[in-house]
Formats: sequence, structure tokens, C-alpha cells
Amino acid sequence: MKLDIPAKSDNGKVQNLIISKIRDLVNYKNLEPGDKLPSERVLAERFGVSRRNVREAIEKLEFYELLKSIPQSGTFVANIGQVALNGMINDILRLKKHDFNSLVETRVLLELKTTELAAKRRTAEDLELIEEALNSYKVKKLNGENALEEDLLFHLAIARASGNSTMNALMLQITPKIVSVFENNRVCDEDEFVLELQRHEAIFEAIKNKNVAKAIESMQLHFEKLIEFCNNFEENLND
Amino acid sequence: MKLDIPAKSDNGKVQNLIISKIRDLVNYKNLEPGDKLPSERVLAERFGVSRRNVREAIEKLEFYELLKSIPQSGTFVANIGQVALNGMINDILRLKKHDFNSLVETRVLLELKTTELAAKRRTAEDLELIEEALNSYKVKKLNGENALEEDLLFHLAIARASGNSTMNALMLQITPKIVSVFENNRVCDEDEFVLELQRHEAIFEAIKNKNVAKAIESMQLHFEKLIEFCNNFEENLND
DNA sequence: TCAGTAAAACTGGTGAACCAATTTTGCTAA
DNA sequence: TTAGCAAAATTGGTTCACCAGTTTTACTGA
Repeated sequence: MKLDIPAKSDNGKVQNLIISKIRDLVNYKNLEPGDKLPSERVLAERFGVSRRNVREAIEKLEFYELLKSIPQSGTFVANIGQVALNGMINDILRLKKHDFNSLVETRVLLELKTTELAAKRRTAEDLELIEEALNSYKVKKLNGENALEEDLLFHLAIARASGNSTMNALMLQITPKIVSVFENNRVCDEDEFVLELQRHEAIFEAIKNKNVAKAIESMQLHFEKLIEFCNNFEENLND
Repeated sequence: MKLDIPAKSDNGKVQNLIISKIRDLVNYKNLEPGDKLPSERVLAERFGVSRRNVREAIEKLEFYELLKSIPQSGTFVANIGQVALNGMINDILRLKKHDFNSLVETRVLLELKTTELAAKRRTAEDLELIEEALNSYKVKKLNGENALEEDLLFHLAIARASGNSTMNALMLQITPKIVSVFENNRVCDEDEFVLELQRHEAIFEAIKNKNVAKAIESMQLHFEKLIEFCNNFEENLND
């Protein structure tokens, strides 16, 4: 079953077109924070698109907190000025698909921080959950099975323990995108699997002992292999 | 016009309920990567909810790349195993609203990195755009006006110049959430506005000269005021 | 028995009609 | 002239039926 089909054809295109038209409207009408946009029906007719497309465009801008829809009332410009709104919409329209290097670079950055914060702030309950995840990982590894998923959950447990809801959320966004690449390019670490195990345990111990420096150091060691893999991966890309 | 009304009432609740039911279904049916979920209509009937709610739940899981909908074919489990999928869905359901401290902490982390990367990688075009943003900021400031929005765009221009599409995207997600707090608690820096201006210029100069260390240092200085403000903000919260 | 194929059933996506709540309008009465 | 208020219009949200492909089914003919 192929899952990498683009799908949704040009839906993204028409949605972005509507977003840019909403931007133009905000500029033309000089809409400020709290001002009301025309109704979805009016926008749909004015832009010559279906109301559903308008709704989807608005929902996307709501995700970035640039607009706010209120049930039986209307859609409003959020608490952000015209200049910033303009610039942000342009940035959003310019956004391109995450490339693998960016993803890994971001993951390393985020995870070194969540590890540091987890070592500082973890509660007893956090620690229990991390240990659980570590044990699942160990069991799989010792059986000689692929423990990629358990590894992922171990890292997410640390992110949770960081006490930073934003980083936790961002980790959830980017990790699955990375995992799927790994699934496709199965990393074989049969020989050095003991080493990997030790590194996981070192991270856990450091967090347990609230040893911040040691936690960061251990996570850094753990990432070295990942970064090495990525460099090889980069070289193998021919497109 | 009040914009902080919860709205959508319990829509989030029913959506999360459906997500948890999809999780249970995947477990019960032992669905693996590439396996097909029942159709939206079937799920809607089985869960006793409308098809739209099912679609929204699926769309949310698609955002995290846990599911993949293919137009006239079906919805499939993405390239991730049952164990990871289970853990990730639980984490997603557990996600809570971003608190202000987490947002700022994350912004500082991300932006120190984008600044570093921008100093390393910025192209001539990137530099031009950053300078443009800086100039807009200067004009506003020198007129004694509030330049919060221009400041935001300056930082986003740096994020763009980092050459890291993921960090750029994440910055777009979190900055507006921070800005709205600042709009509400207007920071007055009338007296030290010259200092602020100098810091912005220092950041720009460092990126221009590809002086990585200086860029990071300048951005750190710039953040000191932000962090100070946040600490005060924290103290002023009484709820 | 089985390959070939055409039709029927099913799929996610889409547009029109409907809903409940809000907002505006315009009449009434003081 | 204006405050009060009810009816009508308008709003975002929701439901339902339909669309254009895909997938399965079932029949045909060798």
C-alpha cells in the first residue's frame, strides 16, 4: 500500500489563494484587531469559491491564531495588528515541506532542552513513566527485536517530564515525521545494541538523580549515532 | 469585542473521544502500518457520532502523520507501529493548552538557534529581507510609535534565513500566541528604546558579518528584557 | 477451473440545505 | 424623541445527499 501519494490534488492551492485574498481584504479594509470579517458566505461568493474552501482557509488561520471564529457571530481578526498579520500570512504561504535535515536538527535542539528540563523538574510520577518506557525498550532490545517505537516513546516520556507543554507538543509534531524515515531505512545496530542500551540507562539515571549536566551529556552521546546516520542518509539522496 | 470565549463548546471533547475510540479500534483489530481503517461512514455509525466529527478526528491524526486519508480509497495507518501509535495518541489526548512560560522558554530556545543558523547560512537575499524588516522597525521606533509588530517580523525574517524549514514553521506557530499577551500588557520601553534599537542593529550586523558567536550573544542580550518581563508577568498572575 | 471484464458497491471529498444562536431591524408605546 | 421589545435577517456550525474515482463482486466464456 503506497502512502506517499500527494492526494488532495490542488486543494492546498485554492486554500492558499483564499488565504492571500483574506490578507488583501484585511489590508484593503484596514481591519484591526477585533474587527469582523465578512461572513463565510459573502467571502465564498466574492472569491468565487465554495464556502467549505473558505472555512478551511479560516481554520488554517485560526490554527496560527490570526483569526478567531465565534459560533453565531462572525470571524474576527485576532489580537494582532495589520502589519504583523500581513507578514505572518506571507510567511505561512511561503512555508514549504519539512526536509529531513531540518527535522533532525530541530529534534536534537528540542530534545537536548527537554532532557535538561526533565532532569531539573521531573516529578516522581514522571520518573515512573520514563522508567516504564525504558523497560519496554529493554525487553524488546534484549529479545533482539526492533525497538524503534519503544525508543520513540522513551523520548516522548522525557518530553512530557520537561514540564514544558509547548516543547512537548512540538516534539509530538516532528518525531513521527522522523520515525517514518527510519522505518523506511531500517537502522541496523545489532552489534552495538548493548551500547545503545547503556546510553538509554545513563539518560534515565541522570534524570532520576536530577543531574542536569550528565543528562545533557548522555543525550548528546545518544544523538551522535543519529547525526552520523543522517549524514550517511544525506549522501545517499540522489534527487 | 471579546475574543477569549471558549466557543466550539464541547466539540474538542467529542473529537478526543473519537480519537480514543480510533486508538482502541487499532489495538483491537491489530492494525499495522498500511492497514485500512473502516470507512468514515462506518466509524460514524459505530461511534454514534456524525461523519464530520469523525473526519475532524481523522484530520487531527493526519496532522500528526499517524493516519493518512487517500481520496477515493480509504484511511490508512501511517508508517508507524501499533505501540508507538498507541503511545502517541495518548500523548496527544493528554496535551494541554500552552502556558505562557512554556511558550517563552521555547521561543528563546528556538530563536537562539535560528539566529545562530542564520549567521551561518544566510544568503544575500535573506540579508536584504532582514534589513528591510529592521528598517521598518527603526522607522516606527524613531517616530516614537509602538513597534511590536515590526519587531516580530524582524525575528521571523531571521527564522526564515536560518534555512531550517521546521524551525521556521514552529516559530510561526508560537510567536503569535506570545504576541497577543504582549499586546494586552503593553510593554513600555520609552526610556530605553535607543538601547533596544542598538541591540537589533547588533543582531543584524552579526548576521551580516556571519559572526556566529556575536549573533548569539546579541540575541541573548535582546532576550534578557523579555525574560525579565516574563518574570514580572508571572508574579502579577493571581489566578 | 479460472482468467477477463463489466457492473455494482464503496470510498473520501464537496456543495447545498438546514440549525440554533446572535445580531440587527423596525415597530410600538410612553 | 426615545426606550423596549419582538420579529426578521444573519451568523458559524452541522447534516445530508451527491460526485468522481477506486475497489470489490459476480458473471461470462473458454
